[in-house]
Amino acid sequence: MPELPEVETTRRGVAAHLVGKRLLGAEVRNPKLRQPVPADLTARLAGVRVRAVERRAKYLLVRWQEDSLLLHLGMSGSLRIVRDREAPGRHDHFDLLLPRQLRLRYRDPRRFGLALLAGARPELHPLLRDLGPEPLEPGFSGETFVQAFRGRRASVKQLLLDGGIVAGVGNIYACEALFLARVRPSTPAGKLSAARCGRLATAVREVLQHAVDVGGTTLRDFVGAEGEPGYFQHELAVYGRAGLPCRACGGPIQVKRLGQRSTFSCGRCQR
DNA sequence: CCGGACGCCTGTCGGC
DNA sequence: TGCCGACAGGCGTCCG
Repeated sequence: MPELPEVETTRRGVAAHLVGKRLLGAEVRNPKLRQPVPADLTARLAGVRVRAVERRAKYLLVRWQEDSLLLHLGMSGSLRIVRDREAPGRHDHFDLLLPRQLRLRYRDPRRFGLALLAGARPELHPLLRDLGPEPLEPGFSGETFVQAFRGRRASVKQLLLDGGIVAGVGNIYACEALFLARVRPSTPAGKLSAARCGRLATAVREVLQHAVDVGGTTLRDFVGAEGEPGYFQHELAVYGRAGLPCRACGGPIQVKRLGQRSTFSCGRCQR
């Protein structure tokens, strides 16, 4: 579910309620996520003052002086600010307790997500250590792709999904960026010219920035921290549009499997 | 090192 | 109506 724009939308909504506040603890109802939620989560969180809520790739980091909480939303996760009295649903696995009878509620039906304590320097955590550059930060450019794609025979689509090359791009935005850049998803990455790498980097940045600006993509269940849906689904050019006319040339949008993921593209616009 | 397949888990949808 | 398979926004692991 959540890719960079959805996680960033969540981060902004969550940060407004957490930064500078003291946490009162946690209530864990089901610790079974990708890895078990730490059994001592309440003890570790109680009384700490949150300094920042950051995002790295699709991870969220709640940071305080001595430690940090690393959160991932998996395929189906969301975080919402709710009132104490609001009853949790079947898939609301834990809450962080906030002042003023508020809670940060973690929901994840498929439980592919994650909540781990990651220390005072979470950037050194194994899950974060080897990530590629943030596409919306300086330090990411066509040169990133030129170097990462060199000698690689895998498709450019598959490498776009590799967080070690560029952070935060998932299936939706990989398809959309390739369309914007007019690059065929199945092209072996190593065969892309520097010019096309440049176009692709620009497209990645543009599509992600635009999606952040409109609150992400809501296909079925994504909502931001205040429960609001995103709007980027109305602007998808190819993702989920198999058989529909390309918005640029009118030709049919195709869907193929590439690395076990559905890949949408326009056979005429993308070469 | 690289690329491909698989599994984790629940929900939904389409076809029969 | 019910059943069954395919598929879904991610990602770590295993194998050749």
